[in-house]
Amino acid sequence: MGLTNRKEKILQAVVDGYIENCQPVSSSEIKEHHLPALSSATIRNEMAALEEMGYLTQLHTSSGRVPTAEAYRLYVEKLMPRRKLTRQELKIVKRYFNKKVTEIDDLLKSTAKVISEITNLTSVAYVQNADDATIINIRIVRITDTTALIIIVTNLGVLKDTTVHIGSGVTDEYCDMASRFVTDAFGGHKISDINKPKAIVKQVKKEYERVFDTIIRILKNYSHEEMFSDIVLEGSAKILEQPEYSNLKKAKAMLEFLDAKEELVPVLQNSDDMNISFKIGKDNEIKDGMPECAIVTASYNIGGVTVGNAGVIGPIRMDYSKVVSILDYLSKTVQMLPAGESANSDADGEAPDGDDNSLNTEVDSAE
Amino acid sequence: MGLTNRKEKILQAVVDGYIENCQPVSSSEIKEHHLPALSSATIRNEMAALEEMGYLTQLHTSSGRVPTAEAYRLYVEKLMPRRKLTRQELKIVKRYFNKKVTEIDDLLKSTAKVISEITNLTSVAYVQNADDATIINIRIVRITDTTALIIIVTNLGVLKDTTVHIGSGVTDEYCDMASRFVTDAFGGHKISDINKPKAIVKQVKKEYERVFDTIIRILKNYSHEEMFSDIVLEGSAKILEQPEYSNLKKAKAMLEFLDAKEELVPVLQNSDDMNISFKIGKDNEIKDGMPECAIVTASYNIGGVTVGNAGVIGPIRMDYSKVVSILDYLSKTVQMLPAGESANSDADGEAPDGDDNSLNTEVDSAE
DNA sequence: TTTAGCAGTCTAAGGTAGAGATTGCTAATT
DNA sequence: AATTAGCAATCTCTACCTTAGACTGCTAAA
Repeated sequence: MGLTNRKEKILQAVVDGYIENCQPVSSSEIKEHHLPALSSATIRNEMAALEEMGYLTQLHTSSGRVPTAEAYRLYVEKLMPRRKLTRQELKIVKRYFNKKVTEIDDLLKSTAKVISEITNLTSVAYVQNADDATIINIRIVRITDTTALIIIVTNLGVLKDTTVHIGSGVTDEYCDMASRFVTDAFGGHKISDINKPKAIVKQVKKEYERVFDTIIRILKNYSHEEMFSDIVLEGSAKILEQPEYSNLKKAKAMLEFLDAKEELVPVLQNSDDMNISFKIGKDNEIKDGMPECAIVTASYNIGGVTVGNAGVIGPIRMDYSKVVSILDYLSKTVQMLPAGESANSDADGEAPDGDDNSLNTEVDSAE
Repeated sequence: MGLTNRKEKILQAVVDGYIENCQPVSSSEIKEHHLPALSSATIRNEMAALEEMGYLTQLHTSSGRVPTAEAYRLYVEKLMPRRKLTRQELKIVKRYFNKKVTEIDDLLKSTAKVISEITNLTSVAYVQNADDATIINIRIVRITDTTALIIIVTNLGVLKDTTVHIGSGVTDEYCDMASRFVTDAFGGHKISDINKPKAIVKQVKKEYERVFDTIIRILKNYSHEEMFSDIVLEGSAKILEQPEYSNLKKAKAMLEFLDAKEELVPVLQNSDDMNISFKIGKDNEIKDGMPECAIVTASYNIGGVTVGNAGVIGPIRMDYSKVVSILDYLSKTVQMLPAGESANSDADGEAPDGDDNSLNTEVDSAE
């Protein structure tokens, strides 16, 4: 039993109205603001039917109607008006992105900030775990008498490096040779391959056994832990602006949920290949006791590779239209940023003289 | 005009009582719980005098008394009971610190977590800026055809490394030579020396000019920006547990203040060489519109060098005694951690087999 | 100097009444 | 058959009032 066109219109009116005011929507309100051609009584009848169908509820017998989570799902899928960014919103985006942002971390941080500022919601961004990165190069660099740095270069950039203790007998030459050996062994493999036994089988020369084991351990760390590390939250205080969290208890539950950043990962993951994913209400009941909310995320690609996700967390009643427009726009903006190389860090994000960090002008000065 | 002993006792009783219940303290309460030898009328008279002196106030004529910020200042300085950690608290500390934490960042993160968990307050930790670090070694490592990593080793550890674009003509050998050259030029200097012109004057061979400039620029970045980057907040939701922020408006103001992490830096800085610093109420009105609160911080040293600060942010009415005891204890705990080397990162924080990342057992296996 | 006793002041909680909003139903209308 | 007007019923929200309870400050006695 499908929705008639008129029911859809009324449903959309209720959702729009509720999103705007966070007040139960009455039949007369709809008549005045959306459908003046109908009488309030007709609208009332239709609303009763929509309630029957599970799209609306009332808080008490003499209150207006409120959309259910089901209604929102239908709304984002079919009913929601598509809008473009306003000039002001574009201005905000520009303000954040005309600085050079070349490190993925910074990029996602900026993205989160923009999203939060424009939507007035709490935003969240996270860097995809490195599992899918392909190892290009591994370098072992002697640092002090007893320590060395392990640098792992992947197609997505340089991983956060790791200091290891080494015995005092190790020379620079040994490090160089070992570097070549492990690059040879691991190069071309994905980090996740580490967990597939025998994906990487090469003869390990005895003298490099320890290096080999060390690298394995480090890579395992990346594929396990690293995924939890880089979550950026922006504007968590904004959750309090939403009337649904004006109740202190609910506000606290929500903030605690946000505090435990690690637990956010599963809900942020974009299940499908969809560009934008909606998780509304019970869609994301990963943790029980998790406060009721909606999460809208987009995945971000650079040079064809997904580098991370970003989106918003807020009450089920949120301005989905606005959220989608900004997420969409940013996703495209990010995609157009210089690809590949930009995954590497370039701390000179705000070089006062506008020059790039260059050891040699041959390539860069042309820019 | 000094405080009589009896006045001090009464003041302490008021502060203790108020810290415990966040309720105005009445004369009869003090009589019952603290000073049964006196009559409530006497206590009333003394309290009136303490109010006259600026240590107490009442919310309305028929309420009990509440301590002023001045009273808290006196309290932490003179009146506060010193206590030790309970067995349970020690257990919590142990739980966080028996994992190996060797990177400064992780160390402060753990510290913040412990503090927040034990005090039930929002805690904050930040890594001292690297200005005072002395450069030991600089390494330039070619990574891809056009990028290199600059690794700067200081006595406090390896700085977050920086990727730079290089021209394609640069060889590994050139990098090695350049590394040696810049290490020679900058080694032994503090990072802050960069800003003192001519502190570092060596003949710069023409072929290394660009490298030299690049390093300078990177170091300048560290001394400017880095200080803002590493602020860790833990348990910001806990602020809502405090009755003084049960008012939504106040809660929001506080959370917004915490959200803008950068602005926290000035209030966190430990002005004196005091181990523990108290900023109570107006002591820390750096930003106007900043919500009323108290900040207690301790500075943490490793091997004689201050690596960062950590402490709590909460209502003026907080359990200073508990806070001080935990900050004090942690400060000592941290100090006893393996010095110097421990500043370096060792990602293997949870190695299941308990083994260390080692390239060579000569040194480490003895541990 | 301390204390008992008491009037005065203020808050917090509970209860009531009335205004206002919105619905569902019924009967009339298109 | 679908729509609409009209109206009683339901429920919330606010304002107001009252009362109980908690302290204090003051006065006069110990």
